This record gives sequence, structure tokens and C-alpha cells, in this order.
Amino acid sequence: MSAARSPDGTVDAPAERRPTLTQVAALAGVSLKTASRALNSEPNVAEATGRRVRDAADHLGYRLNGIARELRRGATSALVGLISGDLTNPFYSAVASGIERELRQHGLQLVTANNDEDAELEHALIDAFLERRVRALLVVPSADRHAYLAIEGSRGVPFVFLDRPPVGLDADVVVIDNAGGARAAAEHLLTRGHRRIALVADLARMVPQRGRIEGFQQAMRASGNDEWAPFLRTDVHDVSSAERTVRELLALDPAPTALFTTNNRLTTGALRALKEHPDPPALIGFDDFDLAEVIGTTVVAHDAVAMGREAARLAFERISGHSGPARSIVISTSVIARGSGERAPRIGD
Amino acid sequence: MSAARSPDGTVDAPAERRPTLTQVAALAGVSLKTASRALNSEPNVAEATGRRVRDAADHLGYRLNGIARELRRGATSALVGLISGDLTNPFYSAVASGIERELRQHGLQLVTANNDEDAELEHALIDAFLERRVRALLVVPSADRHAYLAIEGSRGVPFVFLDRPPVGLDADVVVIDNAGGARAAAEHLLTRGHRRIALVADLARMVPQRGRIEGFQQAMRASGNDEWAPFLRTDVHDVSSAERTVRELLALDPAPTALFTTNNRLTTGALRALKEHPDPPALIGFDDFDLAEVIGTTVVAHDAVAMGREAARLAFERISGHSGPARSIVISTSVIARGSGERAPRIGD
DNA sequence: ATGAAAGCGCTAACAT
DNA sequence: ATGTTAGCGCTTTCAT
Repeated sequence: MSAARSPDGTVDAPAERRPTLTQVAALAGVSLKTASRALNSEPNVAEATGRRVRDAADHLGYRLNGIARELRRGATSALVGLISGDLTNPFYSAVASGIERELRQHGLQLVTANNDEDAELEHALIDAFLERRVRALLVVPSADRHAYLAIEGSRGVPFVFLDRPPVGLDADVVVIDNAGGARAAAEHLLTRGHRRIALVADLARMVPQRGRIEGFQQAMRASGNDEWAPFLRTDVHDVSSAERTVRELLALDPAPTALFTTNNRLTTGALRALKEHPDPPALIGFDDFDLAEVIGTTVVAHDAVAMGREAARLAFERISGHSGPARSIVISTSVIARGSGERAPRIGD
Repeated sequence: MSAARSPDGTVDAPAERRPTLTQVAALAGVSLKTASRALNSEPNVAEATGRRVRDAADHLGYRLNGIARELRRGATSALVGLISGDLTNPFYSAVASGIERELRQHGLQLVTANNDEDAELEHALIDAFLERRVRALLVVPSADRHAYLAIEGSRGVPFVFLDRPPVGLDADVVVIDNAGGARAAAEHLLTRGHRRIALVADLARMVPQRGRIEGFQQAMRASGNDEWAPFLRTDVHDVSSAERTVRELLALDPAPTALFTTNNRLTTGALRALKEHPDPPALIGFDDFDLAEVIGTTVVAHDAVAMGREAARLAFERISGHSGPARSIVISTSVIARGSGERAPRIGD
């Protein structure tokens, strides 16, 4: 090995040029092509020749250059891109994990990027990924329009949209049964006698949120209940504003007897507001979370890892040549009763 | 635009070859190099010429080929690799998020891979990333030896290790003050009068775990307390075995009056075991978590996002040519009292 | 079983 | 302001 470190522990200056296959071949005393064959385990290399080439490569610290290989083989990488919101949100990281595990089965590598929930940045990231010739692109979209991607789809870069359908583009999509889950949550509360039910929702312009709001409203309408209307709050986007919103709701007179929060962030905020409340309202949250069982929070659960896995599966089928109409997979939901959603309204409420 | 979809919504078969810069140049009636200049916003292109080239590119659905560019520019990508455990663990996703945000400042892109806590897979992933000519490699190592990477470091691919120092290799590293945090937690419990303190730790072969165990033991020794010894449990690796272990500890006679769990998974398990316990022991957990405030769990907190950010910073400095001795950054910890760690032992205990 | 030549798509260096 | 030539490091094609 050449000097990786000086005796004093100093890491040497970089910038040595990496050895090339030509150098390996020269050192081994064979032609370029023979060296290539040996290092790629191709047939028709004599045992002894192969050994010589591998020794030379080890000696030089040689590694095949994936960039040159990919260029020669058709300028398409083994990378699949994922563009989503911040991975500290457990929903996105669960999705990413599901994708990653599925891709690995097929020797593909996940590249992630955070769109910061910004449409312009998202567009730029998509461009960057396409320049880098990703094999497929998975997007949890923030942007409102994706028609500009149509020509890419036709060139063999499959797109799969997660959580939110694309706008102006007909592509594979994996979504949650938002309306169904919200309807089930609403019915769960109605069945226990609640009428003044507050709905705390995130940005109403986002399609999944709209689905959850509409599912909730459908259930209310179907039951002939309209006492929820004064307690509708939308465009609550982070934990602290959710906490504030819930405090305000509980200060009303009459106050709601139950809450439905439409994602994990808002549920966290609600739990903060309800902490140490002497007589907390019933609560159901969309999205399951790690400690829900410990806290006793009733949730609308769904399998975010499966969502990622299915999306990766769809993408891989397209990569493998599947063509045909755009497909749509719906991830089902289920209400998991853990106590908070089963609290009845007080007598007379 | 050429047919992206047929009238029936069918996505057409892929495999059309992508247009090249040569074709764009031909269509625009300029030379290859002029087209290159125009699309890269280089100087010395006439306004009108630039427009013509861009129109031609749009018309053909052309995108620069990042692979060819990177080959020509020196076979080094704009990618930085991260190899860590599963991103559904909030610790890893927080680290990834910190890295991602820092890299973005410098136009670098994060590529993630999950080592599944397996040393062989980790080695293979490192090889794959190096073949792909990543600019830097960030590793939360699982493997026991990294000496084989020394020659890479000398070739200008900077390595930064997170959470666990590399073995047999002198490279930049960012770690948590494990011993200090554990010592503080132990003292916190000792101060409140606890003597029979249980320690529930993950795999003892992992360096961060060893640091936490040793910090705890140091504090015990310093206080002259040795009643903790029967309650030491290590190699508890997942939520359900942590739950089981804590149940077993509490069934002992005498039972411990306090617990210290050495990471977020184990704390979750302990919380499950303690749920609905009539007289729970005191509890402090290493790693903060979202709902700790709601549940009232005292923790040893540290900034995992900052850890990622610092690691990315170190890597970027090396990419930018910094050479010099390997550096080591220690992320500090603090005990956040939220109730569970302040419960005193029962009188007489 | 091995080798020579061509070229993937682009940018750098050097004209003009 | 634009064009020409060479070549990044590899794999492919076609010899031998």
C-alpha cells in the first residue's frame, strides 16, 4: 500500500490520479481488453492471466470506474431517485425504507433528495436527477403541475408518484385510502355519541388532506350531524400551531368533545395540548406512531413501508420493460382503538 | 412534444434513444461546442444563437448527460454516499437529514444505503459507492475493520465516520459524548437517592454502547454504590426484548428502583413495560424523542441533526482540498428532566 | 484465449 | 463569438 498516512497521523494530500485499467493492464503485461475481462469475471481468461491482472489491480488500489462503464453501456445509471419531504418526518422515512429494501433486491441504489415542500426546488431536483440519468424517479410531489415530465415518461424514465397523484400527467401512483380512513375515524367517534367533533387538518390545498377532510365530512353528512361545522380548522401545518389550535378549540364554549387530527404532526401537537388536561376530549389521529400504544392514542393506521415497497415495485416493472396504462395502488387503512378514541362525551354533552 | 401517451392513456414503450448534444447542435445549425456553451450558460454565446439552441433542445426533449460530463471532467460525481442503519430509526434519519441539508449548500447530492447492520454488506456497499466515484463517503459503521479503506483515503476520497470510530484507520469522526451523557444520567438518579439502578443496554460490542455503559459504571464507582451490579443487562437489541427485560427486572426481589436505557429503541421497550405499572421505577433514556415531553420521559438528549451537519462539513472541507490530521468532533449531551427521571425511590427502598 | 480499433456523449484546449 | 480536435475510461465489435 502506498502511504495512506504519515507517521504523525497526518492524512496526505489527495489529488493523486486514480489508476486506470490501462495501467493495470500494463503492469500485468496484458492488453486492456484482457484486463477488463479478468476484472469483470468474463469467460475466456486463462487462470494464470486472471490472477496476474487481479494482483496488479490490488497493487495499484484500482477500482473499476462506474461512470465510464455507464457511459459506454448507454449512459444509464443503477440509481433510482426519490424526491420527498424531510426524512425526519417518520412518514417519509418509512416510505424511503420500503423503497430502499425493494430496490436492493434488484441491485438498484436509492438516491434521496428533499424538496423542502417547495415546487421550484422540486422541479430543479427532478431535472438534476434526470441529467444524472436515474433509472426511475419516485416523487412525493409538492409541486402543482407535472405535465412537463410527459416527454420523459415516453423516453423510458418511469415515474411513480406517492401519496399525491400527479397533476397533468398520467403516471403510476400509490396513495393511501384517505377518505376511507377519515370516514372510519369519524364513524368511530359518532358511534360513541360525539356530535361536536373538531377537525384539525393540514394545508387544504394538498390532495391527501382534502381526501381526509372530505371523508370526515361525508360521514358527518351521512349521520345527519352538523354540529362539527364550527370546529373545522385547516391549514395547520406544524406541531406548535396544532398545539395552539387545539388549545383554542378547547377554550370555546361549548367546546368540542372529540378531535380528529389528520396527520402525525398535528396529532403530536394535539397530544401536547391535551397533556395534563383534566377531562380530555376523545382523540383520533391519522398516521400511526411508535409510542401510540404507550400513550393510548387511537389512530388511523396504514403501512407506509408497504407504500414505498409498492412504488418501487411499480417502478421496477417499468424499468423491466412493462408498458401499459398507468396503474394506481391504494394502501388501505384501519382504525386501531387504544383508548383515546373511545372516550365518550360527558353526560349531557 | 412527441407522443408521451396514446389516446387511451397507455404509456408508450420506452427505449427511444435519448437525443444527444450533437443532434441539438445540428438542429440549431451550430457546432457541438456552441450548443454546449449555450446549454451550460457559458459566456461568449450570442443572444440569438443561445435562443436557437435552447429551442432546439426543448423541441427534442434534450437533457445534458451528467454521466458523460462527469467522465470528461475527471470521473468524479457530485454524489456523497451515506451508509447507515435503517432510516426508520429516527436517529439515522435525523443524521441523514442534517447531512442532506449541509450538502445541498454545496450542490452535492446525498446517496443513502442501508448496511442492515451487516459487516459484509457494508463492505460491498462501500465498494459500490467507490466504483460510482462518490466525492466522499460518510459511514455509521457496522463492520469491525476499515483498514482496507486506507488507500482510498490517500486517493482523495474523504471518509467521515459517524457515531462509531473506524477501526484500523485514521479518519475524521463525529461522535456523541456517550460516557459523559451516561455519567450525567447516572448522577441524576444517584442524587435522587437511587441505589438499585438497572442498566439496559444494546449490543456491548458496539463502541457507543460501551461508552454509555462505562460512563454509567464510572458514576456508580465514584459514588461508592455497587447495588446496581445485579441489574446490568446488555445485548438487548430490539423493542420487544427490551420490554421483556424490563418486566423481568421489575419482577425481581428486591427490584431496581430506577432504570437507565441506552438508546431510543430500548427506551420504547421500557415504556411499554412500564405502562400501567402502579408504581413505576424512575427512568432515564439515552436519545431524545418526539413525544418524550408528552409522556414525561427524562432523557439524555443530543443533536443528531447537528451530528450529520458536522460530518458533512468535515467531508466538504476535505473535498475542497483540506488536508491535515484526522479530526474528531464530539457532540455534547444534556439531561432533560421531564418527570420520569425525578421519581424518588419509595421510603425504605 | 487474447488483442486492436472504435466510440459512448461530453468538455478542455486550442484555433479562428 | 464560434468551430475543430482530442480524449475522459471503459465496453463492444471484430479480428487473430
